[in-house]
Amino acid sequence: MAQFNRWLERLKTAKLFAIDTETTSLDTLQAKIVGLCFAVENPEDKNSHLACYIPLTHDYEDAPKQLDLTMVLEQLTPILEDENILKCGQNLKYDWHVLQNHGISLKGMQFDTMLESYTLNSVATRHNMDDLALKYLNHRTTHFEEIAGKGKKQLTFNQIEIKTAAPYAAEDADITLQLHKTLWQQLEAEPKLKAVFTDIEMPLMPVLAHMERNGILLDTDMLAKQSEEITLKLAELEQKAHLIAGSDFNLNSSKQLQVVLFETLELPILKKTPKGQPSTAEPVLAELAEQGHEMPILILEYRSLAKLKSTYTDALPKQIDPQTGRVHTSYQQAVASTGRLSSTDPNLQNIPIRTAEGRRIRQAFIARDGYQLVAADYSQIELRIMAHLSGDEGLLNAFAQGLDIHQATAAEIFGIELDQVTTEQRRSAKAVNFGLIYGMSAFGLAKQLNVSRGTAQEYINLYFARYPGVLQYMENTKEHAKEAGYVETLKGRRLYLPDINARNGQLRQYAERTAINAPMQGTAADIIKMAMIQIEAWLNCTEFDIQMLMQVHDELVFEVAENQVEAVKKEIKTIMESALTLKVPLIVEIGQGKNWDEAH
DNA sequence: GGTATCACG
DNA sequence: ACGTACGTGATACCC
Repeated sequence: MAQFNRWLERLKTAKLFAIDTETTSLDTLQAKIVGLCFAVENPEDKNSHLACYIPLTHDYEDAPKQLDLTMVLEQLTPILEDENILKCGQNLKYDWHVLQNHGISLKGMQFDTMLESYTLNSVATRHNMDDLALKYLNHRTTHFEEIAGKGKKQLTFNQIEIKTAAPYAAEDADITLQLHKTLWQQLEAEPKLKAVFTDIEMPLMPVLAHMERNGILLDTDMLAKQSEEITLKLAELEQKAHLIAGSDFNLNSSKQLQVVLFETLELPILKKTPKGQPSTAEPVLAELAEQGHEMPILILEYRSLAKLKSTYTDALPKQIDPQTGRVHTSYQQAVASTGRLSSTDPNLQNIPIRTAEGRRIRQAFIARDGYQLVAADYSQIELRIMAHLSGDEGLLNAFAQGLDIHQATAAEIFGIELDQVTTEQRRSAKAVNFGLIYGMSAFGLAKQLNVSRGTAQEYINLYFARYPGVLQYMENTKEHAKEAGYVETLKGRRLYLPDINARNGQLRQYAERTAINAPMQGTAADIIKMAMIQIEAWLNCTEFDIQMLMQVHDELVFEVAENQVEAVKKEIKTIMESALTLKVPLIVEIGQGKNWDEAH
């Protein structure tokens, strides 16, 4: 107790302290505190740290009596909720959730070592503490598995003896503080990266935490019905396929399918997988189907239905939190090299939309009673960014006039008037526009459009002749990448390209395409992240009954009280469109409905 | 645990 | 001559 009081004083007066929560589980909404650890700079020696572990709810047999959790949290709450007492941590979003589970709103989250590492080098694959300690401090930490075991027999933290847990936990807090010092020094040497960290990544973290906690409601009856229907259709398709093959086989196994297609039925092998196996991927089966073979048609339909069932209609209901009745995704903020977010458990960023069957799954994402879903998405954001970054006059004009950009591109490429553009020409122009964003090759465009490579090259040449600024920009970007070894977004987010000068042509070309794509994809990520931060600030001071639920790269989804939808839409649109001022207008399309499909 | 496939922007 | 459009995550096999 005396020690705890001493630490209370230390934390109250510290300029900055590291915090780490030890918990019963890793589930953000269920995890409860087992112990708390803190680290501060040693006031008597700036080069060393003081770290402590406060065991609270270890409950193995013969565990010693520990300080009372409620009392400890009560004493700590004013410190944890004081935004002027700064905290650092490793993946603070997790600690925020854990404390939230105990009714505490952690504030003053100033530095997250995971995000510091990600901002410094987004290409590095892992930003977990053990790897960071090794990389930046040349220190090998004790891994959780070493004290808890692994696999089925792994202990949860409450089952670990305090004498083992304490040094492990204290090390974590100490290392976090050390890491922060090192990483922050590196960020301070790079003002633009420091701004990305301070102005975007750190303020975004609590926004994501709130969205995760909000979750979204699913219509489980609807999904169950869809599953049943799909099951029936799958059985029919399977029966037909077995009949044609003359034997029973597993339609889910690409290996067994290879045998049936290319040995039993002797269909031509059109493509091989990287491992040299005959490919049965979608484009191959589509081509075989076009040649008039029946089996590939069956397989394609079977696969698309099996995907919907296993990944969505069956899997999503299992992810519903029993306490809240909603699904709570986890947003990964330090994964995608371009600066985008990713979503896991479940991934809510790849819910079907492109087919009618798939859209039925979106219809099961619903608003609760008395509320509507509002979906707001940026229109053509990456092409607008390309117009801005390249400064190409033609492209800037097209956006300034509010033209349908694919139609305008078609008119330019084919040298005709806007109203003369056919559906087919617009489709080709759209593919060219997408290709530009991806660092297109004539081969890739040809494949996409199903035209000859020569024709594809012709489109590309025509495009660059009409939009010379874009060609210039692409050349400049590659040039810059080769000299600097990285490219950056409009906000200065950096993406390193170690292979940009590689002797291996394949690696180099891959890096060149990334050099083209990353500034556009990454700037779009910057923009929506800034919009999210501003929307959150507005939400925190508005009386409107609204929650932000999801982010899907260029789209935000909200749940809004029915009678406030119109007012709220106007505000969201304004904030999103003015998140960043470009040389072209940013346009947000916004809709509402009882479900996510309707809201589009 | 790697490979193939397919869902999204 | 070669391999070829950017970024993700989940699921099913199969070793």
